Order: sequence, then C-alpha cells, then structure tokens
Amino acid sequence: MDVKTVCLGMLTDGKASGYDLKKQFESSFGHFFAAGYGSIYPALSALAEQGLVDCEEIPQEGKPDRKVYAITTEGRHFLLNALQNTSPCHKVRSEFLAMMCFAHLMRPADVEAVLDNRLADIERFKEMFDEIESGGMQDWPPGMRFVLGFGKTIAATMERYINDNRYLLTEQTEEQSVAG
Amino acid sequence: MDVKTVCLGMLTDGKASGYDLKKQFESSFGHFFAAGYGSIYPALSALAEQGLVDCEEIPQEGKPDRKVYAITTEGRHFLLNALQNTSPCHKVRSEFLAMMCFAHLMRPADVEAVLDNRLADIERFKEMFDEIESGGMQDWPPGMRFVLGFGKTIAATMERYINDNRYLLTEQTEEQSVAG
DNA sequence: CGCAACATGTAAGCGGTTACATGATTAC
DNA sequence: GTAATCATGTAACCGCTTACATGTTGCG
Repeated sequence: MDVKTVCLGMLTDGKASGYDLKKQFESSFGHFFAAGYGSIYPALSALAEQGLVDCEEIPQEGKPDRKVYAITTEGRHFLLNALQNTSPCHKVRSEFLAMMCFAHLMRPADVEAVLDNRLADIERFKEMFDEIESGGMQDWPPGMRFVLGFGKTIAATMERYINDNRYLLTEQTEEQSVAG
Repeated sequence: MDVKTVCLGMLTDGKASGYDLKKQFESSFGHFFAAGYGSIYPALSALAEQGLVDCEEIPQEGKPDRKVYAITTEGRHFLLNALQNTSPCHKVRSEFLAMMCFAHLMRPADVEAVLDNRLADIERFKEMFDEIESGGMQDWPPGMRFVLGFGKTIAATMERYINDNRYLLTEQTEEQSVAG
C-alpha cells in the first residue's frame, strides 16, 4: 500500500486530478497517510504508464492543462488484488514520544512547551474531523466512517492521556540539575 | 530526532553496544520508533566520527570484537541541544487504515482477516508492555513511564474501537457485489 | 498591492529497509 | 541436529520529502 495504490483507491470514487487528490490527502487521509505533490504527480504518471488509469487532458487558459484521471478495468483488478493483503501495517514514528523518554534531561519549560504543542496539534486534528463530519457523511462508504471514528477516538484518548499524566514529566527531579 | 539522536539518548543510561541498543529498540522503543541494524550500526559509526561517543573495542573469541559506546561531553551537549526542539512530530503511516477506507471493495472474509490480524498485533504489543512492567520500572526515568503508559492506553483504545465498530465494515452492502 | 487558490511538474537528496556476508556458542 | 543468541557490518535500493520552476485569476 504505497501512494500509488491509495491514489488508485481514491479514483474508485470518481475522476480526479492530482490537485484534487492532494486535497483529499490533506483532509481525510492526512492524519494516517500523508502525501505531497512530489509523491502524487509521479504516482499518477506511473499509474497511467501502467495502464491502470486513463488521463484526460483538459486545456485551460493561464493554468497548466488540467489532467483528470479515471481508473481503468485493469486498475480495478490491480487494486482488488492489492486489497487482498490481509496483513497491512500500521506504523508510528514519533519524535514526540522519543523525546519524552528523555524528559529528565530537558528543561521543564521545554517539556511543557512540547506537551502544549502536541495538544495543539491534536486540537487541529479534532477540528479537521468535525469539519469533515459537518460536510455530511451519509454518502460515505462505511470504511471511511470507521476510519474517521478511529482517528477521533485516538485523538481524544491521546489528549486525555497527556492531560492526565503530564504531571509525571513536569514534577522536578534531582536529575534535572545534573543535566548541564 | 533521527536514529542517531535516539541512540545518543539511550547511551545517557550507560555504555552499550549496537547489539544492546537493538534490543532496546525492539522492546521499549519499537512501538513508536523502529530501527534495525542497518540504521543503528552506521548511526554509531557516525556518532563516533563526530566525537559524540567514545568507542571501546573488547576483543572476543569466535565473535566480532564487541564495541561498547559511551556518550562524551560533546555528545551530551549535542543531545541537550536536540532536545530543545519544542515541536517534535508524531507521524502515523497506516496501510491498515488506508485499506479499511476501501473495505467496501474487499471480500468480507478479507476484511475480517485484516481486523483479526490487527487485533493480534495489538495483543502482541500489550504482552510486550506487560513484560516490560514485570521487569520492574522503579528505576526508570519518569518519561519512560509516561511513554509506556501512552502505548498501553492507545493500544487498549484501538482494541476497543475495533471490536466495537467492526460491524460497520462487515455488514454486507450492495456495493460489494459490484466490486469485480 | 499582496496573498491564496488553482495547476503541474522535476531533481536532488535523505533516511531507513532489506538482503547479504560471517561464524562461534549454547540450549533444546 | 537445529535453532536461537551473540556480534558486526556493507551495499543496493526504495520511497518519500524538499526545494525549485512557472504563471493566472480573484479576493480583500
């Protein structure tokens, strides 16, 4: 499941340009599968070259031609095949948690700042989730609702955990004076 | 916060070899910051070249010399400086969630298998956490306890969410018959 | 007047993964 | 006998990130 496959999946919902897909990555997919233009455009080119998508070029004035991609029958087969992997991974790479392991070496003010910044990030996610929900989810496939709920639940849990346990990190210990 | 910096942090707890650090990555750090030998050994070499660690080679018979690394004063300064970044990231890359977005295109049996495999993974994490706790945490820095609790809480929440909401994905919908 | 949105792409680089190479000792 | 543990490393590769390049339209 790389960016290519996810793009292919998104195209099962209808034709779209790279620009359109980027917006979808930013909103609904961003919190668990990020991708920038530098990944998306080459991915779409590769998919087109493999015959997994068709590309319709729509001329525009002043802007580059809008390239609208549509999934092909071969693309659908390829995707269905990719979706038969029953052990997809779920990876976390957290500089935040790594840093917190060494909180006893940090200045207390910096620890507080890190925690506050993380809470602010989580808050932004929650706003994003609310925005998506207010846009109407009736026509969404059940998987999307599952994934959105997953994100909301984890975000709420992280927020609560940080608030309930930050005292562990911010109570002064002797070690901190040795740090320098 | 790359592998190099995390290795440096681990060495504040005492001397260690690359092999030792790998074990620590597998146990306590693995769930939020994975690293293999292919990252760790080059990282230690680079740290030694920069003078951030000292390397003591202990000859052994039959095995390669054991190289034990110790953090230097410069290393400590470098680490303290790195720990002043107050916006460390927390990234998730989940093929699992990406796949679940397209559950309506999958065979129901495959969806079930994916969910069961994820639950099994979570179970393994929980076992790991219990094992760490039973090994005694009294002498652990507070940050480690915070991070361990974080992992346990998120794992429990994920497990509960999947169990409570998998019905969303496994109830048959019309779309599934169109998938081919 | 300046910024955001629209719209597509390339190229260099970076960091991490995977596979390979070697080989003794110990426990089952 | 065979698998796991101890022990270190290299090299190729892969996929994503970042920075760069270009240019119009419309809003405040």
